[in-house]
Amino acid sequence: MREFLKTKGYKMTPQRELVFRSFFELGEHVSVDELFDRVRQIDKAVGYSTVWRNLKLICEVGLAREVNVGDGVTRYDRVTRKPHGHFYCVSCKSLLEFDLNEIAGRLAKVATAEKFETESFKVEIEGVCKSCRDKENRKTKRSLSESPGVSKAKLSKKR
Amino acid sequence: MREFLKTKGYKMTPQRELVFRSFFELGEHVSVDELFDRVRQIDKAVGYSTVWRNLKLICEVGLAREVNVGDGVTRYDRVTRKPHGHFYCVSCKSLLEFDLNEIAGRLAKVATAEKFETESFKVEIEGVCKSCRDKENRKTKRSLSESPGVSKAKLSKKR
DNA sequence: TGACTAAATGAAAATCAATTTCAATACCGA
DNA sequence: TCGGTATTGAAATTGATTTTCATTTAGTCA
Ligand SMILES: [Mn+2]
Ligand SMILES: [Mn+2]
Ligand SMILES: [Zn+2]
Ligand SMILES: [Zn+2]
Repeated sequence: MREFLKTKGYKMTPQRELVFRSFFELGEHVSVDELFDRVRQIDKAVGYSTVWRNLKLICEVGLAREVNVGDGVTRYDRVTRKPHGHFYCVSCKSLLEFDLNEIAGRLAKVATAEKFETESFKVEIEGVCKSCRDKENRKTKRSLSESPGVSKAKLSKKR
Repeated sequence: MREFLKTKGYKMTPQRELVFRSFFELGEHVSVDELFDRVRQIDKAVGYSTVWRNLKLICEVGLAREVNVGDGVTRYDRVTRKPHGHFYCVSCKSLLEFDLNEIAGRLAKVATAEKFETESFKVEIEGVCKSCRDKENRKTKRSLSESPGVSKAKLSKKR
């Protein structure tokens, strides 16, 4: 790792090493805050900006990519895995991956047709995961006699 | 429109009408600021929050959807059109649409396979549009004698 | 036609993630 | 070891978004 970074013109530091290691330990879909927490468990002295900057660096050198599901928090995904899309459960906010091989092919075709030079795809399916749906069903069944109407949902809640 | 909103329990106001009308006039991929500017051209007294809230309302009642390409600005897209994906040019930040019919079918299949209840798809191709690529080529050709190396890119720039 | 009440408005403030600033510190090549 | 550059950490800033709150208004009903 040290060597890899050196070739790209970056120095190695204890903080950097810790951030990199923690990121790869955490695995999929890591947010800055999650990574920060993890790093802090090991070294209380590391600053938030250091974690942030090094996470950016991990992207910069091509080891991770940003994942933005539109819930206000950017997550970071290792690029080791082959191209994949994400199920995003709007209920529990979990991300589940699915393979993108055939679909990626079609998308590439669409892109060339439009003379668009593709850098990356982003495919997302928004909805409700099985576990959340089951939970919801059970709740509904339990309370079928109560509260007849649900009032207008308050506008937004994000972030 | 007035009637449509009434059935959903909302009142009509001059501001609301103006915001709605302006939104549909502007068409595709409208940001709050763009809409705000447009509205202000007609009525200087309308507040930003009013525009924002009504844009949210347009989504709430199902007439628009948020589009988040991860550049920090949320855009809003009418739902009149059939499902489509977006080319996002990272250079000029323009959005170009492409049809999603076949791909949507495949995605739906993937979703059912995973017992995931789909609410919507989000398909994006990031890259460089033809016009930007041409521009870039011309520039490169012109300056082939200059600056031999490009230094490390500054980390991030978004928003 | 009023009068009432919940909804809507506008200005300002609050949020909140993301990013930058800057002075102090630490790498690492010579 | 030394010196110049990169990195760090705390704090401040940014910029979009969202909320608050006092005031106004739309729509309802007598
Ligand atoms: Mn992933
Ligand atoms: Mn669109
Ligand atoms: Zn879920
Ligand atoms: Zn372009």
